[in-house]
Amino acid sequence: MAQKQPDPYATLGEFIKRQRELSQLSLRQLADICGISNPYLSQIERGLRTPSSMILQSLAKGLRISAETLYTQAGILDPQEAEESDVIKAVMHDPDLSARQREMMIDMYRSFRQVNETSSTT
Amino acid sequence: MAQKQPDPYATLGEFIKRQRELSQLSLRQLADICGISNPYLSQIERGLRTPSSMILQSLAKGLRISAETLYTQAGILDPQEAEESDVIKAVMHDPDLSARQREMMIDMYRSFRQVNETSSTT
DNA sequence: CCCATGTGCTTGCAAAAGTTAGCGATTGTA
DNA sequence: TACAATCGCTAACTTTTGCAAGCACATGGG
Repeated sequence: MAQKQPDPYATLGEFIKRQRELSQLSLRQLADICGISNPYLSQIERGLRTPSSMILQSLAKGLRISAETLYTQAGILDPQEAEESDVIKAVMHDPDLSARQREMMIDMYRSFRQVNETSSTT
Repeated sequence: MAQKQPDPYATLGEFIKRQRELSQLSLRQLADICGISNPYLSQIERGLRTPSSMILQSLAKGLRISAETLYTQAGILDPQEAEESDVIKAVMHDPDLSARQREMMIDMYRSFRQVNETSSTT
């Protein structure tokens, strides 16, 4: 599997800048589109500021990028989560379960999986 | 007042509070787990403050909730996105395409779909 | 009774986010 | 040459985030 390859754009700022340049937008242009000030965008790209959720959201829109991708790049969303099983994801996404209930269901699911694996390989 | 209320927890704060109570955690307990101050958590739950990405992230961890879910509840992540086709999602998630390229691919994909639909229904 | 402990909330305050005004450098054009 | 426009960046400012200290109320022992 992929063992942490050195991303060409290591930081969120570099990633945004790269995306902006791919879109052939100037700093001011993108800032205008996103409704933020150009110096602030400049600071974000250079890693001097950590944009809030709302700002990240509008940046994602302006760059036509999935907000999820941007969050993952920002290290805010866990990239591994995307590789979890569907069951676990579904459980994790269910807002009507308590943390404890989710934990139990996932524990059970995992132990089932383990049992199946060990018994099927014999 | 609230005109449209799709679910019992309309706001992010209410949602977090509800989750906390489902987990049988006091305000201080959850605050400690998440590494934030209890007054601040109180203010978040009452909708007086908009937590940053990092705070939201630690709240998700503390509540054993997918960060994505929290972001969606906060109205920061677009819930429709989850219902997009896999192709569109894949395109949207590709960090090596420019905004323009993504747009073109999606446009093309959509027009293909439309053509297929109208031709297959005859 | 008093004291301790747990609950959530209010109050300033330091630090960070985000803005407006303006700088120097570059480019094109008259 | 000069002027205008655009580029990204700096500086100073306002607004918001997030925290430490402490308040008021409730419960439960001694």
